[in-house]
Amino acid sequence: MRVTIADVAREAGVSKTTVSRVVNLKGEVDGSTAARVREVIAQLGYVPSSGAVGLARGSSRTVGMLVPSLTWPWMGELLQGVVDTVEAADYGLLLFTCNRGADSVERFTTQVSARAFDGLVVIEPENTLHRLTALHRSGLPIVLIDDRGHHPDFPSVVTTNHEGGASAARHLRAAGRTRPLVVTGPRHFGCVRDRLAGFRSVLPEGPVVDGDFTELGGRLAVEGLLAEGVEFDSVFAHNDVTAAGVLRALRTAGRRVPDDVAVVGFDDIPMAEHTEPPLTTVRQPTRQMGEAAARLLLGHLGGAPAPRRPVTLPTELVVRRSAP
Amino acid sequence: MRVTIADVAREAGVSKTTVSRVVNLKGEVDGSTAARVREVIAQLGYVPSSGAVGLARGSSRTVGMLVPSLTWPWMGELLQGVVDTVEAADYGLLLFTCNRGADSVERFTTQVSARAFDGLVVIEPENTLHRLTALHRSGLPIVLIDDRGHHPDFPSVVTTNHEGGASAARHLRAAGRTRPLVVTGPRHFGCVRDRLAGFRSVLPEGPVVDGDFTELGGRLAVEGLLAEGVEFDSVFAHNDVTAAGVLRALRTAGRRVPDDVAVVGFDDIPMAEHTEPPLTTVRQPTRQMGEAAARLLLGHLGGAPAPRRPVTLPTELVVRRSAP
DNA sequence: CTGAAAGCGCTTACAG
DNA sequence: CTGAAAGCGCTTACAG
Repeated sequence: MRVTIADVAREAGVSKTTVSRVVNLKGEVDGSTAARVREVIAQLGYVPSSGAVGLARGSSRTVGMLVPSLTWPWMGELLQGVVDTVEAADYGLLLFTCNRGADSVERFTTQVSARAFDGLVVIEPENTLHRLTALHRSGLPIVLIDDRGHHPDFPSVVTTNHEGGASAARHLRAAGRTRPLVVTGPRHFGCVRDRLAGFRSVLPEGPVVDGDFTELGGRLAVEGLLAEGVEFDSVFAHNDVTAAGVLRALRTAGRRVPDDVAVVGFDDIPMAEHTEPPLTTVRQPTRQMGEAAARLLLGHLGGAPAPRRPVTLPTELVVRRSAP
Repeated sequence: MRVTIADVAREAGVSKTTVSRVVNLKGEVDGSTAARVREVIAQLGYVPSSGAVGLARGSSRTVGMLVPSLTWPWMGELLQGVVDTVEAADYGLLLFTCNRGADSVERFTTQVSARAFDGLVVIEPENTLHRLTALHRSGLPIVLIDDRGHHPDFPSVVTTNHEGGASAARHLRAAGRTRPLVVTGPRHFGCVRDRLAGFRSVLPEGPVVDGDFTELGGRLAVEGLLAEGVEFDSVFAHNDVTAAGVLRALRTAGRRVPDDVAVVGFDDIPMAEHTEPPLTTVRQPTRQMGEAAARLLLGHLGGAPAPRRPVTLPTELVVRRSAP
């Protein structure tokens, strides 16, 4: 049978109130009384029921995390950052995904109303910002990890997409490249517009092809341009997966990397080290973004005021052989 | 303010008992009464507090998941399998990691005693089997996803490591390779011993080098053997990350893959498609293993008897260019 | 078919 | 310094 606070109280010859005070270090308790209670607690192996504590206190000491997918290449690092921070603060982490669209968001909203968690870290699933805003207005603390370049009403963590694009361009320009091809991600993502604008601010010339963040997209972009006879001496792909497709298409076409064409990606996912040649890329501080988001949320739950501007973490150019 | 069952009862002019019956579809309730209650529920937006329900019922409708790390390459797929299954059953998923050793396991054990979840899916962190066994004995339903070849007292999900190794060997033999190099993982993992034994049952000859599941390990193994002048016409690496190191070392040494040396990995992580050449590998059904583990646990929570033998999901050889 | 009451395991004014 | 009692929001015998 489960050991309850009543068992401890009886065994120690005190009231439940006193046991509670000892457990929570709240209020004055006589030294010897406290010692006796602690002894009984250890002896019985008493651990307060999180459910009962939550009900009595009106909070669950748990934060929720909502992600569109767990299989995206940078998700593991991000999640690890969140989990580490949350666990260090003795909170639990309730994980939700919404890869089945409206249905799962519905289900999720129910969990919110059920008060299953005190606050939420979210990577925005497409077209959910208005729902999240509604939840936030109704009192749920939310922090957004923004990979799309949105600017919601609630706190968010972003990276320097514009500067990241610019740094890629500066690196290519310094290497003497003048005719870059840009393979973008979906244009309706704010981050894509920022990366492109940053790149263009340094290297305004050269073709642009719309990609879709997939390997195939990168491959088709390069194949198409080569077929048309369009020349370029470098490629800036808006994510690493696309860059992998670019590398493959170039190899198939007999173009040497980096001699004929230098290639730069974005993200620095684990794969980037293992392409041939290894990929020069703009690193997103994914893990740190997760940590920052969790810290922001925990701080807010602890009463700290929410920052009015997005928390911005810098990208970093990682130079490997595809663009030395 | 939060809407409670009392609010609904008052508004509908019935008792809390009746509201509870309507919500949980339990016991007889007059049709028109039920309809009225449902109307009020919808109108007030009532959602039962998960904490209170859990306390009253003695269960949390939440399962825990304990993983050693979230950044391992196949963890995303596995987690997605677990989450999808758990969410579909209307359970919550509480995520724990234990990358800080004993401390985090301690913290985790506390959560168990706090009854924060009803059952546990676990990927075994090193040296924790005895603790898990103790938790299981004390009444916590546990399902192990076993990547190590253990055989615990509680239900587990495994893949066919022996047959996977054998299939790699058959594939190489059919391609006329006779002098394979095997680069293993850590020898104390049961899965490593199984993969090796399976491979050896088909191709008993050739050198074996101990690896450690890292890229560097694979690279060093090949470099060492080439330096010693040991000849081999193929490599079976015990995971894909090691195989990536093998490919790199071979390329550096000027050996062509697959012409001079064919390479087969294990796992089929996302990277395997993107190495040069793309990697032939023994696919672990990671996502399905997650799904199976979650189903097993949910079934057990629902009263189904636990299977006495590990649930075994088959590996599958995925042929790409590194070993056609 | 329906409800009053006890109970789940805690916390927290309030009173002493 | 300590405790009795109410309350958190539910569920579930039990009685009618």
